Amino acid sequence: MATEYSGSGDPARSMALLWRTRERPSRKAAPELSVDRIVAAAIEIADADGMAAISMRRVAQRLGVGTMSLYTHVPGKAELVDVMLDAAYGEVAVGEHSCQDWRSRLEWLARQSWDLYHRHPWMVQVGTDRPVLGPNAMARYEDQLHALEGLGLSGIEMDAVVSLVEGHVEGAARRSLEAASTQRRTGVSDEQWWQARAPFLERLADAGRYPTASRVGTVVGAAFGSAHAPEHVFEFGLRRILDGVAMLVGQRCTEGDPD
Amino acid sequence: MATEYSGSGDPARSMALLWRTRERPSRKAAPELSVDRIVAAAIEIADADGMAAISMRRVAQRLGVGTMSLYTHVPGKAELVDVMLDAAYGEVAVGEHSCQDWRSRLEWLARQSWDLYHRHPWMVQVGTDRPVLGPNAMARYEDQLHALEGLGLSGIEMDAVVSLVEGHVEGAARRSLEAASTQRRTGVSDEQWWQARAPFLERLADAGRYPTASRVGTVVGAAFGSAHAPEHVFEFGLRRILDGVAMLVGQRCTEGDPD
DNA sequence: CAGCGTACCGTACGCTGTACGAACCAGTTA
DNA sequence: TAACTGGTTCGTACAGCGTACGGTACGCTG
Repeated sequence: MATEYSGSGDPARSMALLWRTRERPSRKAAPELSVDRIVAAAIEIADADGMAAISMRRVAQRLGVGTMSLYTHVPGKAELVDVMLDAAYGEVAVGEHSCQDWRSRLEWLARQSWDLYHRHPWMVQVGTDRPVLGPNAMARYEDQLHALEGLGLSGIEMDAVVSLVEGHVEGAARRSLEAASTQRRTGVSDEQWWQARAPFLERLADAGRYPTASRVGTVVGAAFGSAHAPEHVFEFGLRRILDGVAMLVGQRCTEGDPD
Repeated sequence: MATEYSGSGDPARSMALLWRTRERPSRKAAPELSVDRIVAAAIEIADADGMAAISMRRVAQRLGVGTMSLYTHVPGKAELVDVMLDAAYGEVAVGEHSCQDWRSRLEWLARQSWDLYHRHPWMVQVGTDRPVLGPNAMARYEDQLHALEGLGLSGIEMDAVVSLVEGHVEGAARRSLEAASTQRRTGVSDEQWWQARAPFLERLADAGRYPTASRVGTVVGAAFGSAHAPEHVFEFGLRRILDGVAMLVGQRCTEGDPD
């Protein structure tokens, strides 16, 4: 029922945590708890039961450890979520796309994110207050920018394109995952859910208030029966976006070379 | 610290709430509480202090009423959030764009949403489990589809374009608002925040791990000083997307006329 | 051995959403 | 008039949350 925010708290502490630059590696030989173990446990819980299931008590329980022990290694829940995110970003391979054209590179990266979000649905449920700026998130950003180099785009344009594509992936993934998760959680299929609402909608649609929506809604609803529709919506949007970027790149190529 | 989900709970009850189709108009002449009064109070709180500040106790307090009285009119917090969203969507004017070309219409709608999200920043903090399907949300959807009619796009394509544009607006608005809100909340400007992290980043960038990112990051960071950068990112992405959609529309226009 | 810093954790506080049942009260029926 | 009905209001209570605080146990350094 509740998602977490990220990015509040002392910046230095937060960065030290993300980059694992703790001053001393501990006196004790083997401190049985560690940031990595905590994060791993939290991710397991989130993978299984969603972001709403993440609580300090629950994470501690899974580790067989007192709740407050977590606070020795992690300043608080918000920071834990930050590290969870960065750890997840660390799963995607980096620098594996250098030998193709920019469009294939961007597509590859977008599909990588799409897959990542589907592997860890909780990632699109966090409302970040700030970009996470951990090592893996930065490596990915670096990778994304790298895919756009040599096209004559300015730095600002490169950043804007990356965030445009990444934003699309996140949005499409969110819709895709929401449909799937609610279906699982409530045991109600998309079709059934829609049918349950249909009486209301039809009564109002008959009154002619939403002619286009009811026509399109019916078509889309029918198409959603065929399981993979969200993926098609993702691919469709990606194609449109890359077409638009291609137009910009074409423009820039015939110009001089800024920045 | 916590966002709410929406769309859980009995469908019929939920729809009845959104559409205000209560069976009996009450025995008592003037029941001092009502869904509208509750929603209005909740929106006031969310506008002022963000989604995290919304709690049943707080809403009740603002209305000078016992906490549990709310539950007479609203099944629970999730449903309240649904109605808040639909009420907010009701703020945007509908059907005011019919006399222009499709591109201007989509731009107008996108900017309308952009403004709406900036008027009610909490809207982009809700993780909806399902589309809200209230009267105002549907009217808006109808409006958006209507803007795309007569271009030869299929129903599925129209839906995909709408969700592509709307997804971009939401994502861009989220980034814009996050920057602004954290700035306000922590009293730390974007520049200052970046500077606080700079020592860490520079140490790592000097090691040459993120050459592109640090170059671009510097440029973007500098540009963010000029206040309205998020708006430019929004406009940039919108232009690219509409360029891409235009290519599709061009294709379809030279073809036959599918549904 | 003493001293100290760290890891661990039990308890407690103030917050959350909401289930339950009591109290009240207007209008309907006997 | 009296009893009943069904809707509104709300006090209390419970389970769960994040985490501040203080205490304990232990290994390393002096």
